[in-house]
Amino acid sequence: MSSKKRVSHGFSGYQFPVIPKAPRSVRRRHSHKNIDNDQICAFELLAAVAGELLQESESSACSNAAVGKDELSDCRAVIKCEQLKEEKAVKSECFDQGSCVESAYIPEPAAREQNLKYSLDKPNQIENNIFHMNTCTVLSSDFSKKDWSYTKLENCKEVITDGKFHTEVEGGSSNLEDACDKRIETGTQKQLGDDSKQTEDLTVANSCSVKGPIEKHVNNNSTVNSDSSVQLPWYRAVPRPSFGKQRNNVNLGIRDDDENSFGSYRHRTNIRAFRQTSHIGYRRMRKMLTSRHWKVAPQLKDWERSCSNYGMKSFHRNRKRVCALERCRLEIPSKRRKLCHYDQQASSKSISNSPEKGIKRDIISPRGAGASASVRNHQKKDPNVKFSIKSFKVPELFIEVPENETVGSLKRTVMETVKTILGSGLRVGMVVQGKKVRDDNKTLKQAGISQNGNLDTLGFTLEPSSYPASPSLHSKDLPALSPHVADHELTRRPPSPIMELELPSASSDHSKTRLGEHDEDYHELSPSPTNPIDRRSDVPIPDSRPLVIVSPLNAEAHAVVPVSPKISRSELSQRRTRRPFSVAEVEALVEAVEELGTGRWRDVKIRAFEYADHRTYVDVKDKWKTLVHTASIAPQQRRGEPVPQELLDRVLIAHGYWSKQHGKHHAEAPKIVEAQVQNIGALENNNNNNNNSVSMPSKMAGSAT
DNA sequence: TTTAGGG
DNA sequence: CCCTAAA
Repeated sequence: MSSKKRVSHGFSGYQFPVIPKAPRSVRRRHSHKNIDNDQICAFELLAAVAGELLQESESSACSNAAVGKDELSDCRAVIKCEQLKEEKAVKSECFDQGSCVESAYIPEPAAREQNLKYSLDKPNQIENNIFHMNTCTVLSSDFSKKDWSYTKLENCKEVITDGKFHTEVEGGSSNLEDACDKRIETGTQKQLGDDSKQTEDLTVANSCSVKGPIEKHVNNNSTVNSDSSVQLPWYRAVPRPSFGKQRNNVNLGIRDDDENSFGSYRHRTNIRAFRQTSHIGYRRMRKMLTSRHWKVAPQLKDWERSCSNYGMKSFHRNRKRVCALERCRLEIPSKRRKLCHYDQQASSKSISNSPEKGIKRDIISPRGAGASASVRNHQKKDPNVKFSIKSFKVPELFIEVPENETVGSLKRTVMETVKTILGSGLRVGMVVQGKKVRDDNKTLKQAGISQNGNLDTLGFTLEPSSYPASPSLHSKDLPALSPHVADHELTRRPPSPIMELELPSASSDHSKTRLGEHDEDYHELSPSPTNPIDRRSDVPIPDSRPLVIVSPLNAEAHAVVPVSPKISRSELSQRRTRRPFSVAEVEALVEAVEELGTGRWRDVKIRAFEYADHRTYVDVKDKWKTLVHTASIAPQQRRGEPVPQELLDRVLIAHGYWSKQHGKHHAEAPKIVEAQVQNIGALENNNNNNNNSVSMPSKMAGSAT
């Protein structure tokens, strides 16, 4: 432990701290904790999104069954209100292709309400949504926006729900076809009607939902139950809208097998699975990802990383937010905002309370979430605009699975897809009075957002992040409370800021194609992906740093959907996407190695790339290996992004030092260091060299690179 | 799981 | 980057 204390990120002189290796067990702790938590975040996020999707679909569908009753009640209220309000302003606007879905086919408010109630009473209905998935099992990736949007909802639900489920239950083995059949029998058939032929295509799903969402649901209610008796219990198990309770309750009813759960799982899954199993599930998922079961794995990783940016601290925050999400729409009640520590109770309460407007006036301090204080002040003099975001539209999902795939695999696929999208990066879109606000540099006022202004017409959307961004710089929280860019946010970077902006160049184009114009907006915002640092300032960063995950997304994330495990297996052998280390990363690496030595790659990784989950210690080690090599060859022979000679020099020095000394003795270290440093002294650190070389600790502190 | 190296 | 033997 003590060894860990050594702190100092840059130092001009070369100093070798003497760092006894801490027992592995000890060392380990520090890294994983954060990750786990973060992971949880991610999961929660997913859950949240799932919830949201659910809601969306429900609302859109007009009635679908409730998710969990609890959830529903909360969510519904919110949605209801939201829709009413938003419908006007934003509705026709269609935030983005995927996002607008809701408004597109949302029945009129009144009807909706009715439906909601109805659905609440009859949880069974849920089946429908699920069903679609089943029937439509197959993929769709290229519909018109419109179509897609419909489908999307369906997919999302499925994904989330089942995906979660998958996490917990693992391995459904029933065949999709079977499942589909079941559903059909149950009553979905109707909906399918003429379209049923198309079963293979997602489009079908679309048509179904579009044509008769309401009808469908209504009809199915009674029928649905038949196929899984299990479902009911489950719902009942979840009596009250408090999250805490839910959790417990949820556990009760979850014994179904995949087949049965298909429909009902949704709720359960989304409420419970994520939450409860998040830790466990996370690992599992991660593993899966790692093993490249999914094409999207890389993205996911990004996501993970982004999530972990702020470590524990943020975790709580995120978690709370997640709760909100889970409730369906990312709704962030004012109360929650005010409190840095939202507790579950609080969140649930607030949620249920805050359904009035799509956007409720709330607190938004320039600095975002953290500002309980500012909130208060605001009322007096601060020209802050307060509002809460009640919900977000979620980006669409593309699912592609072979017909013969098992239900379980489909579920997994969906899950992965959701995760991918979430993880790949979501960004916040903002709409004011039906117009997208693209200029992040505008003041709220300029954008027409003021306390007295159009808060009611202010909408936020979660959109796939198609442009590369530096995860480490972004807040991991989801919804951005504050629309404008907060440069302040930039200040809080993880300890070892290493930005990875890697993003397949093709991706941007790709995404553009896929996402359509909607991307344009953001291109404006994001300058050149080339320079991480510059970008930093350009990326819209939510002040509140709520749940937004803006991470490098390979457009592929959307386009590329997790394929069935089988397929992925074949791809298993596929290489990970190449992610050249940026200079910044190299620098971080060098720095870390200087301090930690070359025998502790795990620690080095953590130190230099803690938030870059796509960098493994093996990667780091390999990179060092190549760096050493690179440094030892003639500049002309070097390839790839040129690494500053200065860094290479440091590499050699550090390498030499650690390979000889092994970090055993302080005394020796100085010597070597000194000598070596002198060689490169010209580069920059001459002044410090002599002093530094000898005493590690003191130097470390003072040095700055 | 990490480390250490070869491929 | 991947793959693995060792630890």
